[in-house]
Amino acid sequence: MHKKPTLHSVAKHAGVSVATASQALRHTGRISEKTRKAVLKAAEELHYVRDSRAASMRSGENREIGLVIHEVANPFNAEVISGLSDFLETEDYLVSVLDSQNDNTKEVRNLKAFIAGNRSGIIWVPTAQVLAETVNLLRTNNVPTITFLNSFTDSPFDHVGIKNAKATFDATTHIISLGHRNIAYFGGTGQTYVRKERLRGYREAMAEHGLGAPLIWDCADTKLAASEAMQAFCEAHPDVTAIICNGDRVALGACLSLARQDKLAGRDISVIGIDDISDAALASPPLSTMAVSPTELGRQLGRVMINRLNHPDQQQVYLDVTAELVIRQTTGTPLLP
Amino acid sequence: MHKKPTLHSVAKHAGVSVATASQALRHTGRISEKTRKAVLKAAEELHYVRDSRAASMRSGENREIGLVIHEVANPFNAEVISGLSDFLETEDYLVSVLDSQNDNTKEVRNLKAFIAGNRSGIIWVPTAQVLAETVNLLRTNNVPTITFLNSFTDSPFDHVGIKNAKATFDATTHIISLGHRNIAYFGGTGQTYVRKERLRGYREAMAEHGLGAPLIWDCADTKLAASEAMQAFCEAHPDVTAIICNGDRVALGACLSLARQDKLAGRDISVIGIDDISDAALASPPLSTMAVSPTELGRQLGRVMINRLNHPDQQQVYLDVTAELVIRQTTGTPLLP
DNA sequence: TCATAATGATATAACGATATATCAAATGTC
DNA sequence: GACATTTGATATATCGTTATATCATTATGA
Repeated sequence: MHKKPTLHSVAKHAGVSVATASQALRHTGRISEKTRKAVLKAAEELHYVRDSRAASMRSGENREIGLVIHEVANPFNAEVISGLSDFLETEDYLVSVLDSQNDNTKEVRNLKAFIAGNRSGIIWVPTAQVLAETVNLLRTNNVPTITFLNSFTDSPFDHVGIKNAKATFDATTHIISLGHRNIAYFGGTGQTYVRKERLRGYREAMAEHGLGAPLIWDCADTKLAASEAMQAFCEAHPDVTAIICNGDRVALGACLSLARQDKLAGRDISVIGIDDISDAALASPPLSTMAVSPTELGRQLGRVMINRLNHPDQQQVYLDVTAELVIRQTTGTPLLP
Repeated sequence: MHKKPTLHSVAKHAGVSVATASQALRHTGRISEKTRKAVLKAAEELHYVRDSRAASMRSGENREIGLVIHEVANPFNAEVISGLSDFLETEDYLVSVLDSQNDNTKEVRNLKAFIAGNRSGIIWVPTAQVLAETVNLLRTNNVPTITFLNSFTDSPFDHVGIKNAKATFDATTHIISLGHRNIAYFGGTGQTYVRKERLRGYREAMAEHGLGAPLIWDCADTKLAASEAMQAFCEAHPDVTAIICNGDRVALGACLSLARQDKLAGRDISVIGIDDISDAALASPPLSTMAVSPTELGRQLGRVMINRLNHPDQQQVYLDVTAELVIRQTTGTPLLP
């Protein structure tokens, strides 16, 4: 097995110098059509692929964006990735993804890997606790960074996310307008930036209508965990007639549990999610939710990144997308007692 | 804004030479504990992160594995990624993912990007048509490559996948043993390696029991597409009492459509999938399927890769994992006419 | 005591590309 | 025809590391 072709081998094969080969392959500089063709042919014949490490080291450009995400398995995230890479492809950037699997150690490791690989920019979904250390790491290494979904206090980075407080505020207001009074917030754990905001929106809507004593029930953000938690929740709070969920997966899990208890979401208990993942519309009954287009979100993310790369000194960007109320069949008027 | 720290700046800050700094950071060579500490401290203070491009170029090692996948949004794939990166992390390798989104052009572009970045190895889920050109590209560039799930005739690469023919054979046999005679294959399009194998298993089981004229109904491998196609299918073939599905997503989509027609999967029509994605057990009714643990599959993938990296000259590995029959509630005896 | 070995730090040459300067040959101008 | 300019190709330095050779020291042994 022989060695992988380099610019040197291509140049030799084409009978020109390395410098000429380099220029010919990049369609730049003053190379005659004849030798350019010869070099291209040689490169093709040898199956030459430019070593991007060497190229980017010398030129300082590498057109690669790194995405550090907490969970690729989340279908919403997966769709964001699609939108993002689609958009950035049109700008001739490549998106590579590292999955932190909700692990803080891996998260930092992944950020470091992208810094080490000298990505043009990093998109980062920070998990709960962000250390000042990590922020310094990114800043001193001078990588344009955008936080996505989550953020943290005094973040110096650009941000793209969802208007979380508004989403739950609108969701809660909708539920209240249907006549519900006993409304709980269901799902999520801990005090992440996103969840804090969502809880705030829920609380504010409740307060605005004089509905005190907000009720918050924790559970992990998966369908399975939610379906189990919902069982316990129903036993503990039989008087609650509607739940605002921390996301669609949780909402769908809750609906599942309701079905098992021979209750119908939308009649016995109203359920509303956030995200509008593709399963939301397909569920039975179809889930009411606060819709955000993940593909569109991905595109926005790309747009903000390109903008930052082209204008490094531009002031901090903070872009939050509005979630739209989508009424399907899991929200309805409360049953009379 | 100042420039990113390099080994040079670290060395200067610690008052040693670049060579010393390099050795100190790698805990190699003969460096006194005193200067080593000094270098480490300097590196920490400057938030130095080693440039992996330069390091890997010089040393020839980079401990990064690239995964080219057709669709990260597929939950099964997402779980495989988890298993894979978990395993490879223990071996101190990093897994970066590029999503081809079922697009052949992107697929080749992604492979090239990994070759360009000089990954230690590439794991590749080939889509339908694999060009000889692409194979040559990988071979001449000398990258250890493993195909995953899909493969192609005369592939020179290691492979990890599922015993597809056996899976559908077993599924079909199970359905037949329940008393079904009129059994269709539902879902998928085109002649990918995987689908061909699955169809083969189905056909063989049918033939073995003298049940001729196999019926195959195409549809895209998504829940939505399957639910729509199932509607049409039921109208066209009211006599079919069971379907072998091309995957769980298709199966769940089909069940959805049945529910809408007020039919019950497992009673009116039996449905069986392949994969056992996490939604399969949670669906109502819970889906019978041929289970493969995606996490375990990811681990196997990692194991084969490590093996190949450690033994470059070892002969080709071909590892197919067996899918296990999981009987839930969507398979049952056929209704008597 | 002097040669020999071990220790710790450094100088230097790569890795594979690109940017820049340079140079020879061909072309143009008066 | 002499000189300036354009054109096309090349030589060289460089990006940030690491591998290897080298070179001072200090320690060891007969």
